[in-house]
Amino acid sequence: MSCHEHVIDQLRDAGVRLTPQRALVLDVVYHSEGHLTADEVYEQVRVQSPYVDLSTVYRNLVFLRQQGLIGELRLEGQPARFEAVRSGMEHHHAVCTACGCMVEVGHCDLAGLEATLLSKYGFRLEPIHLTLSGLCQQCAASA
Amino acid sequence: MSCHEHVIDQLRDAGVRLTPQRALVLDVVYHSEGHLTADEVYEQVRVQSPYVDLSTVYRNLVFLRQQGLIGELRLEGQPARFEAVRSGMEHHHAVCTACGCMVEVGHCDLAGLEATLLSKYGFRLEPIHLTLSGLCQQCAASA
DNA sequence: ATTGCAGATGCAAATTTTTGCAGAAGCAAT
DNA sequence: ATTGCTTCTGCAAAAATTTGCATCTGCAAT
Ligand SMILES: [Mn+2]
Ligand SMILES: [Mn+2]
Ligand SMILES: [Zn+2]
Ligand SMILES: [Zn+2]
Repeated sequence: MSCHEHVIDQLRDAGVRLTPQRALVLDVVYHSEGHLTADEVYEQVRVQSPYVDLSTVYRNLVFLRQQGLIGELRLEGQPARFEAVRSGMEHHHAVCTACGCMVEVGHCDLAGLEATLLSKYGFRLEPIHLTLSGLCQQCAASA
Repeated sequence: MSCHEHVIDQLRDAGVRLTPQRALVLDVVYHSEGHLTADEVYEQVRVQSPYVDLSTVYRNLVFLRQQGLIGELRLEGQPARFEAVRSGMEHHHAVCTACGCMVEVGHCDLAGLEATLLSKYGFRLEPIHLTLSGLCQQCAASA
């Protein structure tokens, strides 16, 4: 629980309790490169703290997502996956429905949509992770 | 199973089998106004055909979503919901994280995003239902 | 009308995710 | 350091969703 102080500060500022379990879940997600399932997070957590329960991991993943600290990917036909939301690197994922490959899409690419939602519906889009579906360049070409 | 011939034609054109169970699931979703959970679809289906299994309903909901005939809403903290995709009325849902209210967002509002994805990443966005998160006008005002 | 077969179904079981609740623990105020 | 309030945790159970498999069926070709 040494790194990611800025993230932990963000939690404290939100008036939120920082339990060891919560810190561990955060730490596991932030120390991993990729996109972890709840179960993978759970296994990593248990290496350090074997009595943490899977439901606690789930609850904290939901919680941290609501706080905007982690993003959740919902890929077709597989369990949800989670990843760190690193300031300045916010992105969404566009998944090819043909080959399953994934393109990372900058949150800035949604600026236009954000503006449209605000002006047309008064709705303020939050930078919550989206999983988009479509065809990647190669699959579109070979079709 | 009398109406929605155009939808059924769309299935036939896709070279897909039209089983009574599939037709029923389609019918239930298309005859309902709103946004049904899998279980609600199941109950409606069973009124007409009591031996249809819940897993068949799930499989057909997934299937029909993949065919683009129904949309799936994933609202925070509740089971997935499904609705008809009516030609010319394609829309997404923007859900307020504060009050839970829902704004329907035309698919056309994503035209800009669609263009950006194509030019920047070569990715062809499919008109698959999205659930967006943010603040509605009232909640944003009172904050 | 019969046949063949890819794909769909029902059922049971597994997997994934959520929830209720009693006790535990963070943390702000003494 | 102690207290009190509130939120969080572990555990057990439920609910939601997916899967394996033997059998069945839509439907295209004969
Ligand atoms: Mn990513
Ligand atoms: Mn709708
Ligand atoms: Zn592809
Ligand atoms: Zn609202």
